[in-house]
Amino acid sequence: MKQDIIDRVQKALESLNAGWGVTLPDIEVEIPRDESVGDIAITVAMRLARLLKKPPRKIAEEIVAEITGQQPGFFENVDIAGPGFINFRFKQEYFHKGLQALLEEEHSSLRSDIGKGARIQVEFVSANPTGPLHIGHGRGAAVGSALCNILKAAGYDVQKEFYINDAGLQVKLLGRSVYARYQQLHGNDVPFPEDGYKGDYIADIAKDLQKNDGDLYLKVPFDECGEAVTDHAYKMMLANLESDLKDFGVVFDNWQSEKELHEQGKVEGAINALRAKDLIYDKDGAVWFSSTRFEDDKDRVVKKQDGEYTYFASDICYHKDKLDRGFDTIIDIWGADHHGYIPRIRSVLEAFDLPKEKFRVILIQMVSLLRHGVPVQMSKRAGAFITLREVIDEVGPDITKFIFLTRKADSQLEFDIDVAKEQSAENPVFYVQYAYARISSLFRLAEEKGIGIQNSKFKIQNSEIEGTDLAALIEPEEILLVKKLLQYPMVFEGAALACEPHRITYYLQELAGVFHAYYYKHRIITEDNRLTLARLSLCRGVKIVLDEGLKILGVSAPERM
RNA sequence: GCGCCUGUAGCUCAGUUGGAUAGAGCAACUGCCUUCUAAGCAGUGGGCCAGGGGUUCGAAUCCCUUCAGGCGCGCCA
Repeated sequence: MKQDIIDRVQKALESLNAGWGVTLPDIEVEIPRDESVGDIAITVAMRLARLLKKPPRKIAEEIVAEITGQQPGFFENVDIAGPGFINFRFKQEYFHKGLQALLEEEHSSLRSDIGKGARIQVEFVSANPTGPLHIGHGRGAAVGSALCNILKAAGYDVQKEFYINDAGLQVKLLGRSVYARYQQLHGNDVPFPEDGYKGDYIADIAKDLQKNDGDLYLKVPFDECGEAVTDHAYKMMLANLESDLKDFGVVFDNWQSEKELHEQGKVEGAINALRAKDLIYDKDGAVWFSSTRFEDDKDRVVKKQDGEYTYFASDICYHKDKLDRGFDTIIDIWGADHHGYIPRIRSVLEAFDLPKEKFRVILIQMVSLLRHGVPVQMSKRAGAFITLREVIDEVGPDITKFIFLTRKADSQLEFDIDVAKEQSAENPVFYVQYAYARISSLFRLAEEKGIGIQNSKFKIQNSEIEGTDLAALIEPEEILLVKKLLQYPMVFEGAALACEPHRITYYLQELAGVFHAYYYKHRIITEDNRLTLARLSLCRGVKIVLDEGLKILGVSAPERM
């Protein structure tokens, strides 16, 4: 729909520009808020006003005159409104053809190739393997996963990656905590580490360790067995993260270990690569990266006085490694509390010659978890928190994801478990799923009645629609519904370019709304076979788009409810 | 103190990258099931877009400033 307008207008502008001789602005297409003014609108006349030093309405008149002369005309009318909007209204045949194309090409017509196969890597969740996932991770997982689905559908070659922080002190502390609990299991009252992890899961790991290795570490000090204990602990934790994510419907293509980068000597290699660019220097017994040469406000230590690499050093390496693996665009999805980290990573990538616009950070704002309107305090170390697992079990993955995907990532959100549950019956996610289930139900009924099978090639479960006359769709609600379907590619493309999955969520609610209204007002299965087939075809179109959108969000599309 | 994010209906949030009379869901109130799924439909009320300046044909959106909330500002990870 958008492309048709742009093609037309572009052609008109080019021919008019023979007389104007200006550099033409981009043609911005928008859907008017008010349905009654037109199907689609452009603002180019107002943008041209300054360039041409002419009143926008006058320019609009010239453009309209040029367009209405074109053949074949698929506009019912084209008019000028307000300060210089040009509003287009399509003929019904245009919508019939659009629906036809959707039914023939199905999902492929809903995807795009703006990515042109570019390799893009999205890193998200990347929770420390020192405790179970909490609700904030869940938000990151939902957004990251949906974004990847969008980008894939937009023609990018996407890799989903989880970065495992398995090299630092935090993991060691996990090991210490497990070690202490393990000793306590055997009746040794050893002191628990000062800042150790206190959650019940630590005891579970200790029990598992006991089951596996018996009393092997009982008389061994942590300094000697720490590696084995820690290894066992974090691997178990990792398996736990992976299974929670899987049950949430989020699966990664690759899990990158930080420890491995160290072991392969890549961290050192990355620092040396920077040194070769003269971006590394020694000062006060430490090694520094000159990040102020780029966007950072101070230089950063990469190797401490004690000779250990900093976490930042592994991150330099990690991001270089992403480039070495051949990704041309890198998206990092982080918790918003890491935003101060952006300038230094940006500096790293610039140092390795990645153009600015090829690196993007999406910040996921905090989720404050409530129960009955009362905030639930979250502290991983203290072991007092509600896990993602508990939320999934209590509220359900579909509702949880939908709530996350109905907000833009960088605004804080309140997640009240009880409200989410109480509202379940009224939850917007059901509104969308219900539309899908209703259509499925119609198809079952149509199939029972054998509709279409004798008289045409229409079949319910696929879209072989030969013999179906879509011109039978003439009700305003039907045209509105088709129009809504044809808007999907615009919304989708916008979501892909802006990296904003929530746009799809809103669109689906609107589409479901238009469908429900239509369904209520008009009977789909009637005595009139020609009309019935056309309406079932329309429903089929709605089903395809709902299916596509829900798949992108990672929300299920139930055949029955 | 400095930096980033946020402030839109009673509540939770959108607002198409600067467009037309600012929207949705929930909550409240009215109606609609003998008809393909009422997890639905139709309607009513509800707003100083935090406040104040500016930029222009046009601002919830961009700039400055004040206020309020959140988060950062390690040779931690």
